[in-house]
Amino acid sequence: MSTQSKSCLVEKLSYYVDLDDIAEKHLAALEEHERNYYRHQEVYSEGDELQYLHVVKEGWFYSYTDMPDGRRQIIRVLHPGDIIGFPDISFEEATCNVRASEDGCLCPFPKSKLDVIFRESPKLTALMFSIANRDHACVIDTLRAMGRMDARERLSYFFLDIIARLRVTNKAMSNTIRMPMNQHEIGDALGLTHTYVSKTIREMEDAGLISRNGATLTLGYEDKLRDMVDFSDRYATLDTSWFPS
Amino acid sequence: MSTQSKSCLVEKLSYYVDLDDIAEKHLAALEEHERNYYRHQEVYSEGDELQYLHVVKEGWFYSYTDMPDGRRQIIRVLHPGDIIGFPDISFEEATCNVRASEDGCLCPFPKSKLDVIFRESPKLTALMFSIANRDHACVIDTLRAMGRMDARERLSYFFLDIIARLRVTNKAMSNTIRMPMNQHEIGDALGLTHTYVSKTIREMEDAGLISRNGATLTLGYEDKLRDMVDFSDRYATLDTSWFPS
DNA sequence: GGGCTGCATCAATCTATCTTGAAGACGGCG
DNA sequence: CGCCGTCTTCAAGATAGATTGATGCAGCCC
Repeated sequence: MSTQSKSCLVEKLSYYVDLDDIAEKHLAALEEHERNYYRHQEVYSEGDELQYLHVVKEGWFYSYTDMPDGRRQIIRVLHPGDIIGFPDISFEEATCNVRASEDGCLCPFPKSKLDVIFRESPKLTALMFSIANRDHACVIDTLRAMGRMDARERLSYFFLDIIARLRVTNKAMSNTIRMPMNQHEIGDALGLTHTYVSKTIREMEDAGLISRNGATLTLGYEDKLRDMVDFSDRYATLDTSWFPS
Repeated sequence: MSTQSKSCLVEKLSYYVDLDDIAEKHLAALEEHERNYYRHQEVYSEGDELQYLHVVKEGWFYSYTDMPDGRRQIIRVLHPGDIIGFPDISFEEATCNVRASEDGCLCPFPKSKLDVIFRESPKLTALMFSIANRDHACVIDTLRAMGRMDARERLSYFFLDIIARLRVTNKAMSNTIRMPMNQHEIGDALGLTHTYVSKTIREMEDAGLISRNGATLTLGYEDKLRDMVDFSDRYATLDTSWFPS
């Protein structure tokens, strides 16, 4: 149980808004149960009857969809403190698969716990609403990348996005990240083949834009990369001005 | 004012759940004001300070983003009864542009009207939450199409999506739709060039998959097209089982 | 009627990315 | 230590889709 130290969820949300005791109590209820997953383990699959959302407690996960012929699209990488499943909430069945990118831990909670929040805490409701729609905006950014960017730009966007997300809970973070996804997975996230990911990353490294050290990746000129893809940080701030008090 | 006949918004939402008088009153408040737009007119632009959402009252609109070098990505086509702006709600500034695809009419309402709904109607809150996240799931479907489908599949997906949406308010609709977007816009929605859209549509027509008549488009073998892209209808049903009563 | 503009179409060329196959690098494990 | 699976890299050839520029058609305005 996660009572001794603050949970990642509370940490992440309190970055945006002050959480009172009642709100923290509601959030703690979302993390009552937990379950461990090992690298590449499936959490749930498209078409599964699904009445749960999940809070990521530890490790990286990702959501993805498959096409009948085996093509795969990774939709979103999920980090500790993220909530998994908002886009699925409108349906009885899961619309995508979720898998552990590395060993990790999730806290499942039923949709009906949101109902309690909706009835008892308008402020937390507004926050949940904002987080879900912020994630929506991030998927739109990915869509833009996939539709109109070439391979180098997509990779830059991908790395910038991840680093911006990790900074929410670790403001002091440098421009070096641990990268627990292989090139096949990165390709599936960006609509590229793993061979082309390999080639492009190598070229970016040769150009001095990034450097690697094992599973660790460092962005060389973050400003230059940001300009290249016209990057907007969707994580640094949230408009809470209209929230109920 | 839209008091004599039911508004598109109410019509669309009551497709999913019974709306009581209080809910209808809240929804009517979202459509108090209205403004007309002509074809290709900009509603708002990326970076604009934006405290409003909009209900589409009449006509097709679309949201899109531009890259500095002129590349453009259309994110989503919006029809009467749709709510524009959920993905922007978390930010003070608009994250995308919105434009009229043809002459039409919008009803702007401030974010703070959601706040009222959050405080007074948990049921309508859950519905808004579901609609916003349903739209999120639809953008994910588009992402899948852009990442892993070829041109013909993307076009099939695009047409199937539109027809499924229109069926929510018009169940009797055949497989013929009016298509008020030109091929350049369709290309921007699907990450293709307008010349390639033209070529591919022509080939699909020659193959008997679709047929055209002016600005009207008919899907030949809807089942075949659905199989080709593994299509899921996100509009026909919504899971309301967990809603507060 | 004549000219303009927007739109769809066609064709020739070009290129980014895919496909396939094979070879290193690396770590884990018997 | 040596084997084996996973991951990355390299190379050669194939192709889907981009690019550019020209043509035709329709509606619209003068």
